[in-house]
Amino acid sequence: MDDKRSLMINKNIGDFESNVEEEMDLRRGPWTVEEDFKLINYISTHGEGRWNSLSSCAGLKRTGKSCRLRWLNYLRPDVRRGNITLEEQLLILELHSRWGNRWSKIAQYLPGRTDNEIKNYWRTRVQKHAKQLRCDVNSQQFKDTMRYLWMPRLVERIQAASASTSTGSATTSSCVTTPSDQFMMTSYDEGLNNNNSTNMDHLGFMSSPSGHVTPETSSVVVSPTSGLTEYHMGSEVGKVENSYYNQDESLVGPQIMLQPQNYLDDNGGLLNEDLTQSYHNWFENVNGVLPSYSDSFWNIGSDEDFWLLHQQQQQQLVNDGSF
DNA sequence: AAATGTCTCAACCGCAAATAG
DNA sequence: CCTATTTGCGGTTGAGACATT
Repeated sequence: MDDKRSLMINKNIGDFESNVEEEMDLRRGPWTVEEDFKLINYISTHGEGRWNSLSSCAGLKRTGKSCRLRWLNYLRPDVRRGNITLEEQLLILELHSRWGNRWSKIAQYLPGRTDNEIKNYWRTRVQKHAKQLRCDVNSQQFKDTMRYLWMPRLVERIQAASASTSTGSATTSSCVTTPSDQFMMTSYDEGLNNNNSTNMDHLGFMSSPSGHVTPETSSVVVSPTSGLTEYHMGSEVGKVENSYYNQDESLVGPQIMLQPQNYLDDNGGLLNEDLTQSYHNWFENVNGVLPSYSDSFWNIGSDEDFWLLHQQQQQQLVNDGSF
């Protein structure tokens, strides 16, 4: 992905240079490295907001909307990249079942994830399963499938992962990034309040002491840090463990640790119970009527496999009166 | 190896709400 | 209040990567 991104950036360096005659017009399309620099440097000095004037003051030929989007979805320091973790998947499914396509609201409870990313996840992964089931993503059938099959299975996998980590294994289900995808992870507070710290992994640059970004000051340095870092985003939403390296020294992104205070009641307030535990308890209850799912559920070979499995589970649930 | 299909995700669009003047 | 501008949101698109035939 980052290769694709860098290719796109490189391609656009050429576009940028060859389109000097168009500089008076507003630019559209993928952002160039130069544009990213301008935006990052300007925001590091002046802060964000007033996007239209920011765009012109920063010397960008972009709409304010485009600048805002680029910053929020890509350049700001606390943007978290990499695979959506199991915990995050569970949270997305849970929150979507409460709020529907309220992506920005859902994103508030996934530190570092953008509404765009969650929306993309939903469309590419979740809706794909609905398509495989040949049912509407909003249908009761699909909602039941999520609730009775998908989410319990996620809990099962989360527990399996945590069990393996608690027995001394260094494996983790959280976003494991490749060296090319590495980035400087700062806490949300640091990222928000200290504009000298910028995430520009994809550029291969980091901040100079002045907070300005220059190619000359660039190098990617990731300091291993231990301990938990509190994340605050409107309301307290989670703790992130800065686990930077696997045993094989590949870079590891932060782990969201589900905490009891992280969960929400139907009004969006925080619950005082551990969601993972409650799902676990609930799963234990229904597990009597649910056969233990093999990974075939998660690695469906064909539409027919998925449908057959699904039909079998549904029939068993109906027979047992669970619906 | 080439053609075709599928997936991913950054960026755009239109609209509505919020804010400024 | 009213109007203009800005901000934020959700839906959609399309380029490039990847997989399959």
